[in-house]
Amino acid sequence: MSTLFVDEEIPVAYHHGNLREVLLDAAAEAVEGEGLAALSLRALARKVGVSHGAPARHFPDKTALLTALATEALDRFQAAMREAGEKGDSALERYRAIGRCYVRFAIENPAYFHIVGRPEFYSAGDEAFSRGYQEFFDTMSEAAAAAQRESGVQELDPQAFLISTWAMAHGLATLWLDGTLEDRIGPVDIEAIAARAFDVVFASSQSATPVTGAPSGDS
Amino acid sequence: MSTLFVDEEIPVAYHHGNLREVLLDAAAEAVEGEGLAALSLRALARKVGVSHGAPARHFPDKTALLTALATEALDRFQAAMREAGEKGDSALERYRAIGRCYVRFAIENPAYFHIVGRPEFYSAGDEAFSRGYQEFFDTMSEAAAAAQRESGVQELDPQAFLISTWAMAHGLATLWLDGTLEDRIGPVDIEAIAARAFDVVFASSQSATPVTGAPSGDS
DNA sequence: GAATAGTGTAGTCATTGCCTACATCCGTCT
DNA sequence: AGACGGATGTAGGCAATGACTACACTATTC
Repeated sequence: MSTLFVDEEIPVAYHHGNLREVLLDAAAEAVEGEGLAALSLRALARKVGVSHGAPARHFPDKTALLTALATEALDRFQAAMREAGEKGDSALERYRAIGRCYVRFAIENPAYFHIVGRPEFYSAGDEAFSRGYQEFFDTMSEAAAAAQRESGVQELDPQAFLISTWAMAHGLATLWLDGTLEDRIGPVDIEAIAARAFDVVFASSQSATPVTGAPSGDS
Repeated sequence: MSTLFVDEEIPVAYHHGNLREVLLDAAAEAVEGEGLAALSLRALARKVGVSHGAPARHFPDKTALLTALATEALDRFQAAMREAGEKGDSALERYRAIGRCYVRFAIENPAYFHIVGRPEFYSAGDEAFSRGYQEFFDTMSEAAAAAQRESGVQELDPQAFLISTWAMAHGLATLWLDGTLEDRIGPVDIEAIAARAFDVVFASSQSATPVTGAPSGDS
């Protein structure tokens, strides 16, 4: 009411339009900047320019927002891995590409990697999240099985093969994002080390392809 | 004053005596129970039976308390690894024992492993903490170098060898404590898988000792 | 154009970390 | 012994937060 020469050209829409998505993006940004522990719903609302109660219309509580963020993270992570796993002449090569992608995605999207690894902040039992994690896991799992079927690595049963390679990629990304590696060892080409580490794991069945340069770019 | 038949046999000393240590223990317990994110100084004070301001006498703020907790965690972690690294006929065997110990310690002391891996909650630059981390790192690093010197693993330069084995142990512990492995794969003998995974990494220079049973107990 | 569900606002409450003023205890010096 | 002072614990206050509630504005549908 009262259209009396209000000088706001832009009427600042009462309804935001796509607050939900904007909140998720802002949350990812904030997590990357100030860290997951410092994330505040009210600060998020201020950042986006809505009242402190507005987020509640889209997420019943903070945990729900973070669950949605974790789900989104997983979807993108999985998409990146699946794409990486399409290139390569052999199943082993494709699995290796997925491993490198795992580390690279984590480094390039620290907020996404962060949230997924901190189930105390979200509901890991959430249905959409679980479904996403299952797809994520299947992508890795199938590639691992194909690699092993094609070329051996007889020392490990399939489960142990998958878990140990997964763990190595996960550990590399984690220690890198911690700052632990840089603090203790100094600057390190983490992707090169990852590539070489995978070679060693695979070397027990195949002759390790000696990595001379920095194979950090495979895309 | 007023010793008028107060029926408190235990006078509830005004001075607690060793509040600092009790707080750290209670914090570790709370982290293991409710998680690091849910830790509250006031709840901690209530649990221990002091006023909400008392912890401030020992830790200027929450971060300081968690830094102390992380430092304690690291000391114990390092002691466990050093002890594990004393047994074994060869340097390779001793390093393998350290790797198994890494995973075992994390599983048995989830709160300690948790806090160290979450530098957003404490001051990684703290002097005592840094010193502790350096010792922790040196313990691993020296054992890795000895193992490699003694028996090869030529495919990897020493840095990559250390980082990739460390990452595998770290990743196994992390994924296990996440609940990720159990959620996706079901019950798993994580220590057996760890032992076999380490064998594979070492297999490129040495013939892998085939692990038949569950080598989860090496102490 | 009125009903109705969806979305944003504004105010309240308990809890939290941190700060300050005060109380109590303990060791030390005389 | 007794006074003093530093160390340690208490009590109350403050701003910020997550969650809740009552209300306002908008869009859609009949």
